[in-house]
Amino acid sequence: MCRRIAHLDMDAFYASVELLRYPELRKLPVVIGGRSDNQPVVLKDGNRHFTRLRDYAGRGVITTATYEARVFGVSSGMGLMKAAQLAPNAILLPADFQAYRHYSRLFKAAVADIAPQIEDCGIDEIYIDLTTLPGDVLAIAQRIKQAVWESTGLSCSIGVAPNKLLSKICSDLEKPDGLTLMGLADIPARIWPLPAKKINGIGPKLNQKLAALGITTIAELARADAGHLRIHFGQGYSRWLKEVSHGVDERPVITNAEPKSISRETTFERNLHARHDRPVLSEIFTALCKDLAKDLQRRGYTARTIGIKLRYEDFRTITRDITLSFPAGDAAAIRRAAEECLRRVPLKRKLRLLGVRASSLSTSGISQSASEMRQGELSLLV
DNA sequence: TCTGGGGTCCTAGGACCC
DNA sequence: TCTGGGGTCCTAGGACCC
Repeated sequence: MCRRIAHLDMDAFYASVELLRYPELRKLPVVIGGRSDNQPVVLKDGNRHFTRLRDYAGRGVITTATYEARVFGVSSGMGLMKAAQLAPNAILLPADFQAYRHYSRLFKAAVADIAPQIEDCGIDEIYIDLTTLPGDVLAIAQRIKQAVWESTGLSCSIGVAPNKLLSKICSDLEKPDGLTLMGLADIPARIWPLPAKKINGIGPKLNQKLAALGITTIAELARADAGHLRIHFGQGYSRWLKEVSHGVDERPVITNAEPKSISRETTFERNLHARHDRPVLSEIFTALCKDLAKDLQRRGYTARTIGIKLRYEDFRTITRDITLSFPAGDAAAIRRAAEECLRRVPLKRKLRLLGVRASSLSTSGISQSASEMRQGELSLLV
């Protein structure tokens, strides 16, 4: 039986939420990112003064850019200092995750009213299984778009296809405010001409390896010799490449996923030395542990494995973790375990990032109500 | 002027047990 | 003294995604 899977992606989500708050920025290039101290300032005449990209100095990357800003060549993940060269006059706003989570809950609740089989994949996108829903798919997808708009004032793009792989590609084809339906028969015309990196799972590294073999489009991947791929990518990987190039993907829509790990990390404003900057480093370390413990407790989890993450000034990243005989939940226990990990790490070079991670999670029992709630409302929570 | 913060999944080696 | 597989757990790193 052919499934009907929708992928819904909010259009430039963070930036669009900001535009609800600051309508005067509509049609202007706006990027979200950087530290939270560059909030707009309200002037005496009641107008707001916004930070321009060219006025920003420091670390940070773009999390989202409006389509007007993307015209200048800036995109998510790009360093702000580099982006400032491309679009110096773009408006820069700090991220406000509380607001984004609020709108995330709103749009997911609106979708769930129409189609309850939802897989959460982050704050601004979901998969929806429409297979068992009666009625015309196009009409259902239009209703969903309308409901998202009415509940949030935000637009989204939806792709509907026989599986997650294709619906994900599909939702991107007519962005923003797109609605794209596709069947297996459309693969040669609509999927094969696309670059291989459009496939969810083919990132920069794999893409480069493929390019070195002369494979840049999905069509070329579909045509590639299976034995040749196996030599370069191994049995499992090459089989997966062949499958996705033909639009094959059997992954189910997961409606009740539990978290595998919870973490906190921070990049310092300037690089810090383990000995020389010990007091400030120690303070940050404690704060991360406390923050992590609070999150674990709020969500009703304890962790049997605690780990740390260090990034040196040369961007080399290492991790260490330790598995305890009893689950930990409070800040002190987390900090003790994390300190244990820290002892196994070379600290001669300066650091730019420190992180703490909890994994091997189990529901703590103390917050049983929280875990019961999760069963019912998971898809609505971010 | 380089490169955020939150995740998931996979691989691979070693320990340990049967 | 050498010889097995199979399974699970732990640890570290890396690719990838939003």
